Amino acid sequence: MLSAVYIAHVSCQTGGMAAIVTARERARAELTFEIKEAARRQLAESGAAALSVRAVARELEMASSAVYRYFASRDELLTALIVDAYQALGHALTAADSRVAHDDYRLRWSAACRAMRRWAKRNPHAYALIYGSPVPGYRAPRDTIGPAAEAIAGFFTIVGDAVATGALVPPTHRDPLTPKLEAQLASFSSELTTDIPTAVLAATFQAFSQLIGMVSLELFGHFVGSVDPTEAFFDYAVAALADLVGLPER
Amino acid sequence: MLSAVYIAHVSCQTGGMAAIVTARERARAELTFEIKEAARRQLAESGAAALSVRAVARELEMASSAVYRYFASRDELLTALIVDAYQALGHALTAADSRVAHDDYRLRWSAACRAMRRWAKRNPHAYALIYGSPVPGYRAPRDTIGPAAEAIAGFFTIVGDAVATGALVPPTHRDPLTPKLEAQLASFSSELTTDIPTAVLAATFQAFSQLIGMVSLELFGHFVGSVDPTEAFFDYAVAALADLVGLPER
DNA sequence: TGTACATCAGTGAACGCGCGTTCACTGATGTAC
DNA sequence: TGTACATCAGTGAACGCGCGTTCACTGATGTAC
Repeated sequence: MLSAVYIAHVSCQTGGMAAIVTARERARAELTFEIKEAARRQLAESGAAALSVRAVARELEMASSAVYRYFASRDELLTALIVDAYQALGHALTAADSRVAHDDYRLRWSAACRAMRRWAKRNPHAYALIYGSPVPGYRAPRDTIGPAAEAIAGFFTIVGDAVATGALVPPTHRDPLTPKLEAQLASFSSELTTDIPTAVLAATFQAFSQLIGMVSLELFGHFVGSVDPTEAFFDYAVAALADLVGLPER
Repeated sequence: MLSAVYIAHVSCQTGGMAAIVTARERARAELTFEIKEAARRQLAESGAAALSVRAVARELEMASSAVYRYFASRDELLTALIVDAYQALGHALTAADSRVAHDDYRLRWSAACRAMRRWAKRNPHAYALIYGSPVPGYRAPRDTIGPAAEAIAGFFTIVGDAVATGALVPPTHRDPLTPKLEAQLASFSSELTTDIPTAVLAATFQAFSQLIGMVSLELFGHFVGSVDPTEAFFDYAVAALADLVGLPER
C-alpha cells in the first residue's frame, strides 16, 4: 500500500518528475522509506541508543541482512533518521510561520517557538536525537550539518525580515559586543541571505539558546515541581525573548 | 590504596565520625566507592547507555556477580551515578560562589554560571546524564529529585541574597505574569528558604533555561560554525542574564 | 519479439561478541555465649 | 579467651537474550543484441 506520505516523499526525492521508471527502482524507494519509518517507530518507542537493524528487519518481516541492501550500516540508518528529524522540524517551523500574517514579526516569532515546542513534545525521541546528548558510539558525519542549519533557519528569516523592513527596533541599553564575538557574528552573518546587525544576532542566539533550554528542561522532566505544566512560563518567556531580539508589537 | 578523595567520601558518608568499625564495613565502603569510580570512568569514556555491570566488574578484576553485593541492579548503579553527578555539580557551584565577594551579586552570578559551564565541559557525560536525553530503559526514581534541586540551589541563593539585602533592582518594563504562572512561582517560592518576588523568579527560570541551553548546545556541537569557541558569547550572555534578573553592578 | 547475460533483492545460517541476572557454592569475617 | 554459629563477600558457571555484520546462495528483474 502506498501512503500519501510515501508518495509525497518519493515525488519529493525525484524533484517532482515522474522519474521512477523501473519496478526495481520503485520497490527500492518504497522499501527505503518503509525501513526509515520502522526505524522511526522504534526510535519513538525506545530511543536512539536502542535502535537496532535487527529489530527494524523483524518489524518488516525480512531477514536482517536484507536491510544492508538499503543502509550500509546502523550508523548510516541513524544518520538518515537525524537528517529526517531536522527536516521535519524545519517543516514544522516554516509551516507555522506561513500560517500567520507575514508582517507581524512578533506573532511569527512566537508561532515558530510554539511550533518548536509542539514538535518536540510530539516527537520527543526525534528531538532528543538532534538536541539531546549524542548517541554513544555514533559520530555524526558531515551530512547532518546542512540539515541542522536549515532546520532552524526559520528563526533567522523572521528576524531578518523584521530588520529588512525596518520594523525591528534594535534594543537599547545592551552591553557592546567584544571584538571576538563581533567578529564571529559578522562572519556568521555573511553566510545568511538577509542582513542582520551583530547585536541583533547576539540576541537571537541568546533567544534560541533559551528556547532549546526550556524545551529540553521540560521534555527531560526538570520543570516537574516548579513551572509544570510549562505553557504559562513558556509563553511568558517567548514574549520576553521577542522583546530581547527587538521584534515590535503589531 | 586509599585516595584522599575516598577518605573524604567515607568520612562524609559517616557524618565525620570515626564510625566505621569492622573491617567488613570498611571494605564494603571502599569497594562501593571503587565500583562507582570505575563506573564513572566508563561513563566518561562511552556514555551512560554503554554503562555495563560486567565492564565495571572487569575493570576491578572481580566476578560480575560480585557487583550485585553492592548494587542490586544496573539501574541502581546508574541512580547512584546520577546522584553523585548532581552533588558534584552542586559542589562546583557553591565552591565558585564562595571564592568571590559575598556582596557582589553580579560577580557571584557569573562565577556560578562559569562554574556550571566549566564543570559540564570537564564532565561532559556526567552533564549529559543529568541534563541530556534520558537513558533509554532507565526510569529515574524519587531519589534523584532532591539532589537535582540541591545542585542548582546556588543560583536561587545568589538571587535570594540580592533580594534580601535590597541590592536587587527589580526589572522594569516586563510583562505582568499570568495568574497561572504567578501561582506556580508563588508555590515554588514558598519552598525556598529566601523570599524572591515571582517576577524575579520568572527571570531566574528564564536565565537558568538559557544557561542550560547554551551549555547543551555548545557541548553537543551545535555552535560549531557560529559562536565557536563559545567563551565570548557565553560571557556576553551571562552578563545579559544578570541584567534580566536584576542583579546590580558592583 | 526472443534470448543470453548481468545486475540486484532477499534469504538463512553463521561468527563472535556482550549483556543482566541468578544460583549453588566456598571461605572469610563477625557475634553470642 | 575460645568455641559454635550466623552473616556476608566473592566465585564461576550457566541461562537466555540481543546485537552488527558477513557470506554463499537463489531467484527475480533489467538490458543489450
